[in-house]
Amino acid sequence: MKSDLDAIFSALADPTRRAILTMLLEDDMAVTDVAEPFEISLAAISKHLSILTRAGLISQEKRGRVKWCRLEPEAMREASVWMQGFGQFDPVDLDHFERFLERELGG
Amino acid sequence: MKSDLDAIFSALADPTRRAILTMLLEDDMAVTDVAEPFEISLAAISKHLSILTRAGLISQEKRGRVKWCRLEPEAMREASVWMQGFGQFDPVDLDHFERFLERELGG
DNA sequence: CGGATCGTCAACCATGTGGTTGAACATGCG
DNA sequence: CGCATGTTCAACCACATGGTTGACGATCCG
Repeated sequence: MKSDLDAIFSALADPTRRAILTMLLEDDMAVTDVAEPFEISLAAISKHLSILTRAGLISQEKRGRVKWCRLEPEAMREASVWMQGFGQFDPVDLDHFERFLERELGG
Repeated sequence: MKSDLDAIFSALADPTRRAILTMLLEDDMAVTDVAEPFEISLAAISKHLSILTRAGLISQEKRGRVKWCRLEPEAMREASVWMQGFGQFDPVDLDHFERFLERELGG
């Protein structure tokens, strides 16, 4: 009995994958463009993307020879609700969020 | 540059550990009592608890020969805020939460 | 067609994780 | 003291993960 939460939380546990999701907040991207800022191989990025896809956090669609990646934020809902059950955290404190983004990306 | 989010999300990625956190919502518990409902060894539970402690999700305090475990829900705040930045999810929908709990525990 | 670009696959390696068992340590109790 | 209880440690095992490289399939373009 394996919960979706397993896949979602373990997908989110990797900083490269979180950074990819953050990039996809801006816009859909091709696999090659997703890989560009990272120093690891394209194959490694491809694996990360398939883990994110299995978790439902992104979707991928091939158009021509380019495969486009799109963020699927709804997939985070279940996990987000689970976490909120523990803390009654401030909903959507975007100031906080931006600071965390900076720490993640600029670190 | 390893974020706290790494530790928190990967701690949450294991169903045994999520179940432990859920149990601790009720009340603080001794290690032996935490272990009781699971079919794995006490040593395995002890490892899970130290992972949760490293992530800051629980604290442990030894009183006598008994080590008490307490939920530290504030540790989830950073991760929760991070996730909410992606979705603007309903804050604290407790009905949802209880259904997810049932699915997790009763599964 | 032929070459360049986009992306995945397969094999491999190092490391981490979740589990086990058995020994050890620490503390409370008769 | 001596034994039972509570918890961790150490060694080990099987398997997953994140990375590599090289070959490959697919698509566009000249």
